[in-house]
Amino acid sequence: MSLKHGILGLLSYEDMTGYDLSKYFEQSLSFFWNAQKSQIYRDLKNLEKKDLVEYKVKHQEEKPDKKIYSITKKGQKELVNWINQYFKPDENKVRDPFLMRVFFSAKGNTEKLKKALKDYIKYNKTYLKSLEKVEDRFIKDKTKNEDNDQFYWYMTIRKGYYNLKANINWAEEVLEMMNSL
Amino acid sequence: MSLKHGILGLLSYEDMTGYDLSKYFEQSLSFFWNAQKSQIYRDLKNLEKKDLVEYKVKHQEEKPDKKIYSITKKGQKELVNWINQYFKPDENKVRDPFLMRVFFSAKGNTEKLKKALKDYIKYNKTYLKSLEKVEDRFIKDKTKNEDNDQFYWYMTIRKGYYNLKANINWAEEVLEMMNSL
DNA sequence: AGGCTCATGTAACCGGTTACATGATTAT
DNA sequence: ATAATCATGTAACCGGTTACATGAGCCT
Repeated sequence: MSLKHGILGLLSYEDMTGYDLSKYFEQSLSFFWNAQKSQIYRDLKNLEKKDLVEYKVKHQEEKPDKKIYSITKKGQKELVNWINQYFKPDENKVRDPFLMRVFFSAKGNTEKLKKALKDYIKYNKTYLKSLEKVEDRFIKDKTKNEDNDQFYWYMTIRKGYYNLKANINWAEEVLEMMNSL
Repeated sequence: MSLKHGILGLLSYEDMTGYDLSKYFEQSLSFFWNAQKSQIYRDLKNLEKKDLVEYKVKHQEEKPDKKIYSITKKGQKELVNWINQYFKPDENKVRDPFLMRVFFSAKGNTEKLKKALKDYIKYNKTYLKSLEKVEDRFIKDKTKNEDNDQFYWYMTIRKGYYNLKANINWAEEVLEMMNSL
């Protein structure tokens, strides 16, 4: 559902190849969406069939040829349409294997859980640090307003921040409660 | 991956039908896992093929017959094994369509976004209230320790609490920033 | 009369994952 | 030498979603 629209969104900024798209997903969208290359290539084909994107082949010496994709007018309409749907409760479904394991933990190994919680905290703190660096750049940029992409990019970073903090605080609380028994 | 283990986990407490399982998923596990009935029935079949569960048919007068499933010894081993894997970073992948829409919001409708954020806050607050009621029951129960299921059930409720708070705080911050422009 | 609960499922589809494949260039 | 980067993909599989189907009894 959404990966296709993510591709349309990125193409609305800039024409690019499937390969470029996959790097953007990794670098900029990874904390709210992650995408496999193979899926991106497949979806690009599907989007092309529906005339939402088109491409031109660019021949390159000494490198493989590129397919440079761009969004069509139909694609732009579809994108705006999708964005404006915003919040749908039924899309708000969670799937958290770690939490499910914790739920059934009375049957598991306590020491392994403690170790996992420590790893989880470390993992989230590392992530948090990298987010804070990105955040700094945004805070210094005073040009942002709500007609500006930067404003919304910043807001998604803030969400990442709140989520990571929640993860860390929770895991620390669990560890404390386990140790105080 | 995990739904199968969720089924094994629930069956480790009590023998039950696919129908019962689907109610447990809705009522108790829904904030970290959600499952369709059709998938539960399909997975029960797969689990049976692998001898991880087995069932007995119970005939009922004036109601459809039941298949009462129970976990096998092999299934119990598999469950414990799975629980002890705990935290795997590569399972920690997020997919959040709402956040993706916010990311591309410069192309969307500001008023629609504000409305969506308010709906989102309301939705999360409603959820929070129902969690707090469940939480109360747990707090009054002093028998919980780390060998006890209740201890871990309570911990997963705490995670829900932290997540919902994060969602609400974030959305309120975004609304404030949008209004102060 | 219409909808909810109990109880089972099948079929088709969609979206995401994993593994495999190619091949040149550039950096360590 | 070997690993990484650029650039394309295919095939098989797995897991989750949606729609459809049946049928009795109970509640409003």
